[in-house]
Amino acid sequence: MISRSLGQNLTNSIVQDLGVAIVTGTYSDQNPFPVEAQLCRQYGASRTALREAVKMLTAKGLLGARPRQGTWVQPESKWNLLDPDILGWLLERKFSPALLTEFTEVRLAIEPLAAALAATAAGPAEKAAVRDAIERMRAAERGEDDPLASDIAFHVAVLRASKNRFYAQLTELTTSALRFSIRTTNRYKGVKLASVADHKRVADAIVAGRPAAAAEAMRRMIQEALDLIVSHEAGTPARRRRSIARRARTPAAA
Amino acid sequence: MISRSLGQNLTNSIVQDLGVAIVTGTYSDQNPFPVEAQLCRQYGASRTALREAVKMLTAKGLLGARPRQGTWVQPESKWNLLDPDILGWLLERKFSPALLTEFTEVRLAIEPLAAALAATAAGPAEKAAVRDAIERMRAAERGEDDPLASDIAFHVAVLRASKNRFYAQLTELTTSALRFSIRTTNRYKGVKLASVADHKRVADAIVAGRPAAAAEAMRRMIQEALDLIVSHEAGTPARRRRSIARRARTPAAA
DNA sequence: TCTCGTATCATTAATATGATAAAATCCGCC
DNA sequence: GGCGGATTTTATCATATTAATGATACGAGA
Repeated sequence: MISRSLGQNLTNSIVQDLGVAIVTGTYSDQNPFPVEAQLCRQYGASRTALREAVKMLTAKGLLGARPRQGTWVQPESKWNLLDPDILGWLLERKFSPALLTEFTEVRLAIEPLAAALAATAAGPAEKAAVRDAIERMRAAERGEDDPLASDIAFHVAVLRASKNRFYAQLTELTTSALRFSIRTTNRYKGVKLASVADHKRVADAIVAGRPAAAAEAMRRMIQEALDLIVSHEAGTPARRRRSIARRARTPAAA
Repeated sequence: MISRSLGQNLTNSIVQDLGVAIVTGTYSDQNPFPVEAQLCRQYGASRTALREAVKMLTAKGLLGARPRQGTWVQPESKWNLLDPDILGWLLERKFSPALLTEFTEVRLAIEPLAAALAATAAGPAEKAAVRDAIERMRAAERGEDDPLASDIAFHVAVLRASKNRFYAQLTELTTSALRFSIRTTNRYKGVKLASVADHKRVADAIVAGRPAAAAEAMRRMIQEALDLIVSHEAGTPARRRRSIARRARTPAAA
């Protein structure tokens, strides 16, 4: 049985539950993915509901199935990491500095260019949204709004303003990542909250239609966040390569 | 009925068929998505098979369903554009210069950084893969290998060499896009095939461990491809903004 | 006796069918 | 105009049949 209040319907609840179990590494050679009938018993659900859940996870690349062979967890390389559900499950249920680092590298690639595109492509409405987000951040500084929510609103506004549909897809992912990233970095000592001044520099450049300035300001902000994450990956094997990766960006913009 | 030989099993065939129909805009207010029973008749399939197909499309964000309300096509903003299936359906079945442009903008953001990361993070095996791809491109120049396949192999090798799992996810997407992009650009007059020299510059920088050079060389290549696409978007409303977008990148690297 | 191919069988997902439940809208009644 | 049942449609359940696939046993030939 499963607490069905979570998502909404039974199938979705099973999807959530199995999805989390899979990405957190519950199943392996020692503990192979159960066969259909077994899962039905486990969840107290009918085969219909269960199979539909399995199909949804299959569509996201997490599972595979064949007669006589049963259902199995696909190798991680086949997972749709950019699926909002999967990334959410990973970030929320299986903390890994490496994953956060890698996703931030995605943001480091995308968001500066998004800011540049926004500076040329954004209409009045989109620019207003960016400005509004800055206002919210200011309000948050005065304790009149939520700092996290306003920070997220800013990045989402920029991504949307880029008018690139793929970038816009990252809003949900970025929301997850930011929400989680902040929660993590807040545990680090000496971390100040997002600086309104830094964000405003991006916003001003976008509104003024200065793509290069917008890109560079955004790049610096995210690079800073990435450095912060990397600097706390202490002891992780990946550390050295990350700090080199950082250096790699600098000359291209110098 | 549906020709089942396509994918493999009935459910997958229905997924493909419905998926293509949806992304190509078959359904609208005038032609709403049919109800379950109707689709069953249409495909001559059981409700089980059909419902599982619908669930898979729901998992990709294409469909939504509720009792008494039926099944409907979600607004495009909810589609998982980064799902390999969906992007494939879009690029192959619904050509749109705008979409190709937007995806190339994603590549323009990601691949240079991927090249930079590869220059510092790639191991011997990954570097060898990059070199091998260059060799294949050379062979293709002599007519001894497939130009398209070797070009794809190069970009895939770099993405993998970056050791960033999200970048690696783009391999399948890039494969689709390249395969399609080439097919398209080959129709343009005066288009030369991918230059081995340009690609080799990237490869050399990666092998030599020079991230900035790798990034810059890659950026130029993709920018060139983007320019090519944009320059042939003649008459499209998006044209002006794209050419500005191109300009936007230049100062950041100047 | 060994080897190879073939037939049989067992397991498991795939598909089909029909019935019941729950949700949401619509319609008519008060 | 609000309330309650009727209706439509998906959601879930239960059971049966089919198909795919791997394992095993069998048998023919060398």
